Amino acid sequence: MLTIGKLGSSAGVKVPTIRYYEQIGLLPEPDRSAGNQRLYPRAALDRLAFIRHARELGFPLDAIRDLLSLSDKPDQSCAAADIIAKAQLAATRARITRLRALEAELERMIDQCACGTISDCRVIEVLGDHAHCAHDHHEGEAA
Amino acid sequence: MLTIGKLGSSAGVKVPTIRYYEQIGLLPEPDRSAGNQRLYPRAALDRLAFIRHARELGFPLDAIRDLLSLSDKPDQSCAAADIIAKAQLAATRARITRLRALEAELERMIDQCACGTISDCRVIEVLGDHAHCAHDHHEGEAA
DNA sequence: TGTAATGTCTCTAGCAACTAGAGGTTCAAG
DNA sequence: CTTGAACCTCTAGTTGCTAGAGACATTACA
Repeated sequence: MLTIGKLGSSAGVKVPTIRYYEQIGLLPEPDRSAGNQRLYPRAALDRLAFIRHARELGFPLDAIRDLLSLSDKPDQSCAAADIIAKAQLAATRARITRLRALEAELERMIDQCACGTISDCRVIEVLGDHAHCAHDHHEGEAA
Repeated sequence: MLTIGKLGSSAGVKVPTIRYYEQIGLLPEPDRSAGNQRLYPRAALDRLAFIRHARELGFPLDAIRDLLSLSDKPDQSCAAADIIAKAQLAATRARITRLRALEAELERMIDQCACGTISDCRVIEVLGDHAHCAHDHHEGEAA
């Protein structure tokens, strides 16, 4: 059995994050020691590693919840898992496309900055006037 | 003079967002009508458009706050604005790099999924075992 | 056996950047 | 003059955690 600290360091997840996952129902409530400390079986490590890995791949917790419930039913079709993964891929690609447009515009803006005074600054000017943009970049990916 | 609704639709910013910007000190408190409604001068439109545009380019509000205070001092050097923009460019590029690695891994994962049952599902399997990854993708950009 | 240093517990509050809703007032049109 | 849209303030929710307070548990070492 693992304490929460061991579990966290083994899985590469911080202790408060584990408690948070428990709180939102992503991890089951573990048994407790005589002194009320959480004690995890080995299997919890797999589940937590799964979550961590999926998070690193950008899956939102809701999607991970779905994937976990799928992985608990090994005999069902994995079509649902495929759909979730594909949605995540599409979202990732959309984000990349958008970020590349932003990158191009930032580059343009910075290249044009002669670094004189604010009043001639292209950075400030471009930001102030959307008409300077080469691309459209409406609706917000943002940060 | 513009009402908050006119201002919002002209700048492409939602009304509650404008109030939020005021609350956090990004927009000055405007005068009010006899009936306590906000009335904005034309200049507020420029300022709000500036904010919106910078947000679209992924600048965090703190950076925008700095840029706005710079743009209020037209005689100073624009080196500071340049630094902020360059930091934003670097952050954008880092995010792109990371997302491309994620994209590649998601593609690989999905390609390998034969869409049988969950127990043979590569999506689930890859998520469960970090050792399957082609790349490292530690520390979290995530979604 | 004592004690000191971790580790753990619960709880609350905070971060970005908004968004949504309740419950009420004011304004513009017909 | 009434209806309906737009406005007001306030609180709370979103996502995915992180930080801190104050108290208890466990472990290591002397």
